[in-house]
Amino acid sequence: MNLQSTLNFEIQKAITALFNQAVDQFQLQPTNQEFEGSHTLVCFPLTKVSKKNPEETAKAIGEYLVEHSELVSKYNVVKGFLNLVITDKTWVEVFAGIYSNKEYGSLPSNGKEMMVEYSSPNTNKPLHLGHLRNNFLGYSVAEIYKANGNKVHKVQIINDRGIHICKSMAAWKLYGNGETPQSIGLKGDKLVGKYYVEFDRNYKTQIKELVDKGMAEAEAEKQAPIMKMAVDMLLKWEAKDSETVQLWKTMNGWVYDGFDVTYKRMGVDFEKLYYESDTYLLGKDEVLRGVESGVFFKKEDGSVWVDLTADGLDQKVLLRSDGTSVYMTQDIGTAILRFRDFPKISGQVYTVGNEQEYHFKVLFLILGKLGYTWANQCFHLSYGMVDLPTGKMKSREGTVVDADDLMEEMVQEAERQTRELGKIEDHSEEESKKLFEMIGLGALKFFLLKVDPKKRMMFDPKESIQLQGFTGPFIQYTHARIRAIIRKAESMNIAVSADDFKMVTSLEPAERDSLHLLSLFENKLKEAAKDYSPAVIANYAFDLAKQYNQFYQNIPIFNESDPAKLKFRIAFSKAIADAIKRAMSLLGIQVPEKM
RNA sequence: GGACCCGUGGCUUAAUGGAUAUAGCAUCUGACUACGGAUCAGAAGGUUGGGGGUUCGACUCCCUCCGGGUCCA
Repeated sequence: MNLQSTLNFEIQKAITALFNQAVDQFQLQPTNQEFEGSHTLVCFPLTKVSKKNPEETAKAIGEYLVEHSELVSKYNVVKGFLNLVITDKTWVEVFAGIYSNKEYGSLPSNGKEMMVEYSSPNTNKPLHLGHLRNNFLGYSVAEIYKANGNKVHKVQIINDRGIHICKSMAAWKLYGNGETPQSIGLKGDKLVGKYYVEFDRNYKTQIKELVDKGMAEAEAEKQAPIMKMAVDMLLKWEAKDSETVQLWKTMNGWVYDGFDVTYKRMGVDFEKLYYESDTYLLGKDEVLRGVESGVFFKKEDGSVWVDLTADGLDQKVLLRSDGTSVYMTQDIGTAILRFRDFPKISGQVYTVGNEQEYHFKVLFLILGKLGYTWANQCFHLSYGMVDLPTGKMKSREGTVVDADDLMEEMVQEAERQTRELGKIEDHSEEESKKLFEMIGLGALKFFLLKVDPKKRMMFDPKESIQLQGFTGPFIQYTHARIRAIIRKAESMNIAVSADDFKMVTSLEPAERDSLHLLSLFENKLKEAAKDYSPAVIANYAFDLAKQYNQFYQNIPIFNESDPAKLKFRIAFSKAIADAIKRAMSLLGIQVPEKM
């Protein structure tokens, strides 16, 4: 039985019976700690229907529910708030449903499909802290949508062409001496990134030399030999010059090998990869079609524009006067391509930093103008920058935090901490390694996901890995402790079946609170999907852990003499542990049996 | 010039227009015959950046100003 929907239904019935009028929307919210009850009906908005003041309205509904509903045992009214007390019998039934539902924490298929794009790096440098937030967010939102019953396609578009990679190529050609990832034992993405930096260094030197000789700075930036070489390479690449294309393929290949290692450790995956080199020419036809149909217009110089002033934005160029496209053009083409590749998707989510908010606003408006009805089902999952306690992270200032390095540091810190705790002596070396990985990555992911995505945030490595507080490791630790209790029950040969605890007729307050929390999983799933926010799930996982600690501390499980209650409490512990595990998996975080 | 995002106790953070604004860290006071106490119980800490407005009710919506960040031209 689903408590929320049943209760909604009963309230619906009560209102209809009392006031001869159906109300389709009303607010049911969790009751404040200080009052008795678990569910609270906000009665202020109902006064229009009831023709009574809020308190009388609440009283009437409460009276009716206690009399007519099996669910409600008591009620109290504070101002216009009707607090409902659910019977213990109902709670036990609710729990029986949760306990027997192996899929608890995921909703049945709704037949919908959607696409989530995330990661989408450039291939000229390694992934950094910002990418971590991006990847974890995208992955988690995809998992949350899956749990809501959607079929989800995870994709990314790799920006594998353009001047940036040509810079790395030029520098490698000049100074690389044939280095390969194998020859110097460096991860491929790191090697290519190294030459990107090398380019920049030499470029700056060359500019300075030219300026010293009396050239204007802007001119020097164009005339620096290494820049000319990179630009030349880009032109050659576009002309499909075989030597250039070969070098491009080789160096990108190194990067992909490196990225694969990073993605694997992050624990993220993709169903399909799109490459900008395949898509950068798309969209032109669409734009020209738009000119014909009159949604775009041509200026005298031949360039094509869209006028968005009616939408509160500016005019935006889509094709330059020489006929070449801009980013927007290829994004139009790529979006359409994806809906052709996956005809059943109803929309797509773009996980991209908030500096691109304007871009996506424009993109979605244009797609709508071109007549694509799915345009309003596209969502820019925008997120803010990640700062470190030491200061801003910007590559230009040289304080960029490498994703691989950070993950490694977190895992090492997890190892140090866990060994100190000294509860894993019986683990094999391999098990221990897995555990450190789980904790280190769990700390990182949880910290990056617990904050509202659109907020700029500060990542504090020290705080993130604390075993106490609002952290991943705290939840992992709680989970491990619950599992220890379940192991103990097993060793005592206490077997639990769903029928046993149906004989339980009364509950402790801490049990009711925990059951209430447990019953909210579906609501949280829907809320998280609606807001595209893993933070909802992170908060929920934390609440579950905290709630269990309270329960555990106040109710001695194995001292219970009533066998039905004992079994109920063990089953209940297991259900909480499973819910924690499930919630954490939606964040891409694993939880250990022991730690 | 135009647009968007953020501003909540010392720090980090929550709140579909609803009750005395949620938690965590740090600080202080209690509880260890503990089933994994890195836990639990409690205290202290706030004009939700300022000022107006809408509403029975505003952290939330509208206007304006201030501060931080970003984008477009």
